[in-house]
Amino acid sequence: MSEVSEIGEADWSVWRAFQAMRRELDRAVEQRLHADAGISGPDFEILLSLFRAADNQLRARDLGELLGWEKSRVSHQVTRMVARGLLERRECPTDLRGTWVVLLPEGRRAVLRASRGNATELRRLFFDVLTPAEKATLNELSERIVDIANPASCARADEILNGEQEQQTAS
Amino acid sequence: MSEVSEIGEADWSVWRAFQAMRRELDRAVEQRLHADAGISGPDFEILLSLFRAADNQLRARDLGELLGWEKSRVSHQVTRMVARGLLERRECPTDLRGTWVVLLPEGRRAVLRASRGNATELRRLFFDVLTPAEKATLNELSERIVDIANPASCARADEILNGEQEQQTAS
DNA sequence: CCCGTGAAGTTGACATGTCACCCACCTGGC
DNA sequence: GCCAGGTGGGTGACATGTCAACTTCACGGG
Repeated sequence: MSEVSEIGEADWSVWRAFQAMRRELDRAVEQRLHADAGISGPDFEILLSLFRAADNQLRARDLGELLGWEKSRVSHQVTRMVARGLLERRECPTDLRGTWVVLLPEGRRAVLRASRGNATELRRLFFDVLTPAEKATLNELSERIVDIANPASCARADEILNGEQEQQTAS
Repeated sequence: MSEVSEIGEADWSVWRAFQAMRRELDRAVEQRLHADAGISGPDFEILLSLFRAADNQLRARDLGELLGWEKSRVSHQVTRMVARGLLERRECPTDLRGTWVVLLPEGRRAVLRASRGNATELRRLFFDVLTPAEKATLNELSERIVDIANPASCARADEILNGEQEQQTAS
């Protein structure tokens, strides 16, 4: 056996199982989204973020931070979705550099069509399959890894979802 | 709170943490691979599979099954890597439809340059961060999910890695 | 007021991944 | 032998993601 590193076979086995799980999970979820609503995983992430946001709209910057995406990815994805009539771009009056991304009725219908099947699939493959203890373990372990990999990414999501629409709705 | 489904907030929180973990983990590992050896994650997966295979070569079909990739993805990726001098395609004498994918010296150097940093990064972000109990939990849970998502994908990897080179090395 | 720095977004080029389709070849039944 | 259906693999069009510029604007210090 040609050894490449000092990582044991048992550890590699865990890693391979983890990778396979991610792959199959994504595949199944994406297929379901496409079958139910004709949208992709990234489409759904954007739509759901906007659906849950105050006034169904978010600054592009906040969308990116919420999803952990780079700004150019957000821009490309939004452009494609605007072309399909799911979203709309709107100028930001308080910061002329900014852009609001707004959910359109067509986009709202797509989220609603996709959500039930998506939830079903997630329950079938994830939530119903894990014990509460396993979920707790996974949650804790995930947060630990994120802290190490990217110490800067913590604790911004809440304020984005709750506090920032005052920039335009507060008179 | 506009509820989209019957999945509880605690469960969603686990899901988000899990997603963020995957994202940051991939980002860190890919950056390291690129810095150390100028290759991408998919590049490394191919190279490592070949490096560990008998005679440093695999049938395209087996490569795909080993990695869980579609055949066209394998073909595109191999084409790009052949163009960079990392791999070579060779005809299969026993099945004229088949193709062997062979690791070239340049590819071997790339794996070796990438492996140490990759292992370091995986240990820093994964193996050293998880307790043995957590690894066991993650392993078991992953296998369970894979079984549900794709019941057909089990128990082929071993024979690919160990048994199939007789097609050409056995006289 | 004006300048330098940095933030917000967009764009184009390019790498990656998927899908539908194609072709060559193998294999089993007749 | 021959044909039907399946397998192995490649290709081109397109969707997705990343990187490096570039533009516009905000903001703080002289």
